[in-house]
Amino acid sequence: MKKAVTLQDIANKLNLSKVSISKALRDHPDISAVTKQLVQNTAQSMGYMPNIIARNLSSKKSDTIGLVVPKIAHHFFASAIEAIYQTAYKNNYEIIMTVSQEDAEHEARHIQTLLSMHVDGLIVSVTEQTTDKSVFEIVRRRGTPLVFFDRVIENIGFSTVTNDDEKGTYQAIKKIIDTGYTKLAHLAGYCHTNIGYNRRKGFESAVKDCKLKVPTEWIIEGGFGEEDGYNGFMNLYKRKTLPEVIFAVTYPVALGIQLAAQEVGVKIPDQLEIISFGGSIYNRFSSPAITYISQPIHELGAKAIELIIEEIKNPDAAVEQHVTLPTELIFCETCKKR
Amino acid sequence: MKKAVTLQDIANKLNLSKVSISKALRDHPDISAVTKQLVQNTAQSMGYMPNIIARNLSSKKSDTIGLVVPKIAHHFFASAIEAIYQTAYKNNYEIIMTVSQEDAEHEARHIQTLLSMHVDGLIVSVTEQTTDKSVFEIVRRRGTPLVFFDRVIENIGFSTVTNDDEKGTYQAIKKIIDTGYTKLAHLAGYCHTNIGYNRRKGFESAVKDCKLKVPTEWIIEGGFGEEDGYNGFMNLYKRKTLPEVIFAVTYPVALGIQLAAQEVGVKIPDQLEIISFGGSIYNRFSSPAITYISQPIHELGAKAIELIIEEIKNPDAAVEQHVTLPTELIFCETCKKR
DNA sequence: ACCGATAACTTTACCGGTTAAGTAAACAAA
DNA sequence: TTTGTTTACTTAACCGGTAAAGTTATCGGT
Repeated sequence: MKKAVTLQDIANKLNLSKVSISKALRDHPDISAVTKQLVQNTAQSMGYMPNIIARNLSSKKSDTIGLVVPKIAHHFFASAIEAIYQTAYKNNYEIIMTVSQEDAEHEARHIQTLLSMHVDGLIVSVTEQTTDKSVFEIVRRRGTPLVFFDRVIENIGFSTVTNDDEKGTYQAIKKIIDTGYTKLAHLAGYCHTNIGYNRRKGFESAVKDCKLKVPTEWIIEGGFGEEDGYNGFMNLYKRKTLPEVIFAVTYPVALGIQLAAQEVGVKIPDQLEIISFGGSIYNRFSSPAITYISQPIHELGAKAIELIIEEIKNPDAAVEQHVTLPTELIFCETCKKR
Repeated sequence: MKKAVTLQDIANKLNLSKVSISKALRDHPDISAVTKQLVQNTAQSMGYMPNIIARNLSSKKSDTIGLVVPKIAHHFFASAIEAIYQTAYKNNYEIIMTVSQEDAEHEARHIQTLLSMHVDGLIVSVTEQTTDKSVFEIVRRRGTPLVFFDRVIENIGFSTVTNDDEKGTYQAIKKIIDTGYTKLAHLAGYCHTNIGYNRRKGFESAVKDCKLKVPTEWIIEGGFGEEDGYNGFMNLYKRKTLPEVIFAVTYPVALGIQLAAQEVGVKIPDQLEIISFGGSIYNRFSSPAITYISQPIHELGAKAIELIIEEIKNPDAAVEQHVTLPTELIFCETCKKR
């Protein structure tokens, strides 16, 4: 690693003080137009690049936002992350992303690292097993703004950006029931998480408001992944009577159901219908394409960044905000009664 | 942002110098066991967190690797990024990822920013339009190690990690021809990029070695996305005679073909077969599932990190390395003659 | 002709660490 | 008893910037 050109190097060359160089480059009014021009030219020609590390240290801000997500290689997160990066870029913020891999300890460690790196703010989507809130206490004491996004922890005083999971589910399920289905099941993910809890709640209220009954063994908890969908279906299948429709808490869960159904020879959508919360760009190539509740992923990501920037710029005035974005039911090849 | 606990704070409390604190926390032999214990305990209880920014500035290393990718929300990159993060985490490196969005100017800017942040090394997968090599010259002068990954620039003295695009394609196409197909076309992406060039080359040599002829208008350049597949197919379609098989340079291109074919009523796999370089986790849900050349995505990512770490730790001894990883042909529902 | 303001710099101090170069006391060897 | 080593710290210097507080020379006003 060769030594880089510093302010001092430029100063020496021009017989100025390094502070003048610094000011000239930042277009500070103290410096005359001629000098500014001179400095900027020589800086350019000497290949000067500011040392951001040093700048951050002395200015006590980093123009950097820490991002913590549970995983990347899934449509929802990949898209959300992309939106976050795009919006951050537009606002001249750098993102330092870390991946917790659904491991609460990793998550805690990552958050501490990001604090140590003095990020200006944090955006976090928690793991499916996060229960210990102490890291967030540290964040609070530090005074670093934090916004939860999609997977949130409620009631600990941080802003949140989520889908309107409950209402979105409620309306979708209601519509499904209105088209004539009466026997519904739900693979519900983990209900100790906000997304699991709220989607289930929406499902249950819709069912109840439509005067239907869902046997308790038709609401199955589990995870949010494909294997959980697979296991969940098998669990239902061995009970002999199948529901008409299964509502999957996530798209991967829906795929797992599809896989399992195929394996045991249950025809979708003829013998069983699926509806899922969340889709995928590949869904239209899937056979059958699954009817799903579409999430405003891009807006979720963008909103999270906007909120955090707001809180960074206005650290005191900032009040806890809870943004929920509306979802939309997209009819595809499943739920063909429509 | 409250002021954080610093070494000096601990020093004051214990009537020691801040250097002693620093040493104690780093387990430096200068400090007695008793003092170390004392310091570590008080640091803990005061909630001390090292200021990584300050540490990086003085120690002139950051344990951080800069990553530049063209996009995230695509199966290949999402998976590769995940692998990179995992491997980095295992090796105690932090990743700062930036997304160029297939824009060469963004890419250049990102690389400069990362240099300014004094990352210890860079991993880059270039955009499909990168032609200006001057940023990489800057990287070179800076002496920062860099490894290209998947999308590379050859012959400018940096290490690369890629699929064995040419050989992988060659072998796959040969196998396809051996099963009895004779009329092949190729949607080739951009051949000024290494992946486009090498895949096309593999395709052409296989065809030639099998004594087949491919009309020049059946090798179509374009991009690597779904819309390019769509357009490419339409281009072929309007010529009246269709090939038996189209080899798509990427999976999204294959999907685009599928979409277009569906639109004009060409049945896949009955009237037309598709084979693609690269697949997707969703492929098996697709109908038909596309026969594809599977890439060792995880290994690619992991290898890139390993290489860069090697070069970081051994800045002088480091020789340019070119790692290519083998691919594998996976037969699915297309290419049913098999 | 004198005073205060302004323009254009410079000097000093600081951010929070690390590294290198002291220093005093204790202990061992000659 | 003197000298040489260790042990366990401390002081000084530095990393490359930024912010605050000087310092001159010039200029307009009275």
